[in-house]
Amino acid sequence: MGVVSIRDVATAAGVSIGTVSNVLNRPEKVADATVAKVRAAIDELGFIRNEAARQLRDGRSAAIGLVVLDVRNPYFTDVAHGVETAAAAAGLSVTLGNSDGDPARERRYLELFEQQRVQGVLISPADASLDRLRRLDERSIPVVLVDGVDPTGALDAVTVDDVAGGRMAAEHLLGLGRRRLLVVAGPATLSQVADRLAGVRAAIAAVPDASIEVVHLPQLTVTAGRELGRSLVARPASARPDAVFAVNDLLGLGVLQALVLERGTVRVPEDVAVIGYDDIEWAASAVVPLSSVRQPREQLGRTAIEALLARGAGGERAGAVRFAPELVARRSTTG
Amino acid sequence: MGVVSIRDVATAAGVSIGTVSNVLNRPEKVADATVAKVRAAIDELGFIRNEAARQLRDGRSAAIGLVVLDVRNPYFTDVAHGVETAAAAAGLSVTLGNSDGDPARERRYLELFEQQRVQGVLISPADASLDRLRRLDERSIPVVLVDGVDPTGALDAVTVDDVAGGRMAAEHLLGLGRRRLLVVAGPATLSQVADRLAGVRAAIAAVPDASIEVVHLPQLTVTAGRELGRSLVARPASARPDAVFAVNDLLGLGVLQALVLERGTVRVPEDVAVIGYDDIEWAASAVVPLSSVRQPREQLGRTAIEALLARGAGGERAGAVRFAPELVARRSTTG
DNA sequence: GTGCCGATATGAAACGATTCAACGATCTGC
DNA sequence: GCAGATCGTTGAATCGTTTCATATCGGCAC
Repeated sequence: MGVVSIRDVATAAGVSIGTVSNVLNRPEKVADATVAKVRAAIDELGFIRNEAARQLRDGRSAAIGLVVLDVRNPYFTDVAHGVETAAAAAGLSVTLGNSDGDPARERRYLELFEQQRVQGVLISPADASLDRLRRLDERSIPVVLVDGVDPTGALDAVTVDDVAGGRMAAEHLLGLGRRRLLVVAGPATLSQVADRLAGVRAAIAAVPDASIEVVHLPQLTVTAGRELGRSLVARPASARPDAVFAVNDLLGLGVLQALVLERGTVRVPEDVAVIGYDDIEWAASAVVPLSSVRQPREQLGRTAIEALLARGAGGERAGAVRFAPELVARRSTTG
Repeated sequence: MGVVSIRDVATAAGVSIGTVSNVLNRPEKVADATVAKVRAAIDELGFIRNEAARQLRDGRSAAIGLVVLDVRNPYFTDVAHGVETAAAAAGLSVTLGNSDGDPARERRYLELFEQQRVQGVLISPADASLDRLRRLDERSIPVVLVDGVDPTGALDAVTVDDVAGGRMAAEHLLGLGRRRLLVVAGPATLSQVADRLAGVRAAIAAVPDASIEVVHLPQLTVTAGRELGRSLVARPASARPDAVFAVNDLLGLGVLQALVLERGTVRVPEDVAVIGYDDIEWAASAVVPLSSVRQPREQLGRTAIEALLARGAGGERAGAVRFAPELVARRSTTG
């Protein structure tokens, strides 16, 4: 007993293949008795539609692709959750790809999705060059950037204002009297990183005696943050910043952890204030609750799907939708 | 310019369809000059293989399905990471489904995967009845349970010894002199929950004056744990347990957070010791570092894929592979 | 009895790739 | 100059579904 096809069902029910297909897709066009016969045959044989054949026929799949920078970052799983929920409501399934920030992996997923003829791609780009994405979009696979903008405006984008977010974080620190800022950043090629940094610089520029130091880490992870934190502890006190802005919470929590673990050496926030970005669930429950800049994550995912569907349905281009971030002050800065 | 097919490439390159296919799949069988011509045509036209057609032809896709109980739980993203890495090495892609512990959602994913003719399914079952999975397995879609066992032995399973893990956690608490244990559990239908609980009961039974209270929460999340923690704080001190075992770290961290936030009322671990399960990355960096029972997550994922591939390749059934958990003691129990 | 209608059911074409038997061209050795 | 081997290419069949033009049938009006 190999795999059961629609043909086997037709034979068993004593009808034609076309009728079985009608029962599957337009049962109202088929006589009740026939529907019943066919349904019985389907159950008995355990027939399961072959999705590949169906796709081949109508040219595209019922799925959309989502490529995130890091599945282990709660920020992205929250966005993914929003995406999945909205997609399911539209009868679409979501294939999740994890680029780990690697343009090569990103490219593999894009190829895979294109081969699968997905109905659209949602992506937080790891590759600063958006050429490949623009080409995909032109080849009639709508692309929506999630948390990232296309300077040329060719691609739809759903973002949170990262420049404003960076500025808010910096102004918060400066407002608390901090003057020697350290920005713990990720790869400069990520637009989020570049924008948040630009926001910080703008805020700093407005305060004459404020200074800034920037470190670019290759990875936006807790481990990377912890290592950097350790190096801060190792510095003589006079060479330490009095405030740290981490471009995401993973880094921020890592830094925090390292600072606090060396008990007594560095106090948070007395000696060094720390603020992160994203306001993931863990920020609130850290050793010292971490201040952060909150993004409307699930909404981002939902809106991205809406933009995609709008494109598919007829072309209205959403353009660049931008949400506002929100500062959440906690003990790691306010004490 | 609609979508480019292999036929267009053949025409453009002045060869037959079969030859283009050969260039794609067995270039060594084709004359160098022809390969070059075809490749040029492919690039020029921007041809992308239609995966649906390929699949239809050879009967199955190059993907495997993975259904987890909760994508937002770092435990599962770590397992998923292991799975994805191992699958990629075998040239397979992974479609990730999130059941959120809901049997209905689980069922939808299984149907989807079956329609897609995946090469196999890896699953942490939400539905205690494994019938559907056994049927799937019989219909020649190999199923491997990840962190769950099939009592009938019909399904392959890769697990960590949950009974032993539960016992380790309880013995650790008892060894520290605690006697009134509260077990914060999840749905009793989850085998992991049931097994860990069984381990606890076994340990308790060996200590005459030890008592145990069990609470089953509907969700294994931080939020659920926090709520329960709050209710503990509200109890009169005499009615509080002196130790809490949470069946996963999400719950444990939630409980911890609630206890610690009400400063002064309940001290951890002096008044109440807390231990979790899984040893996710966040356990170590909690307000009070959380003791936990560690599972080899990535290895679990890798081993599951190996079992799947072995089945696919020829039938050697892996049976039930079982790893040993490991106790990680931190301040939340040892002070 | 003829013609027509609506309601159902049918059968063939199409989707795009893969595979394999068969074919033609070129070469080898005698 | 020919049998036989080698190499590269071709064309047709095939996978399972959907769709649509066409066929069938019973009933109804005249």
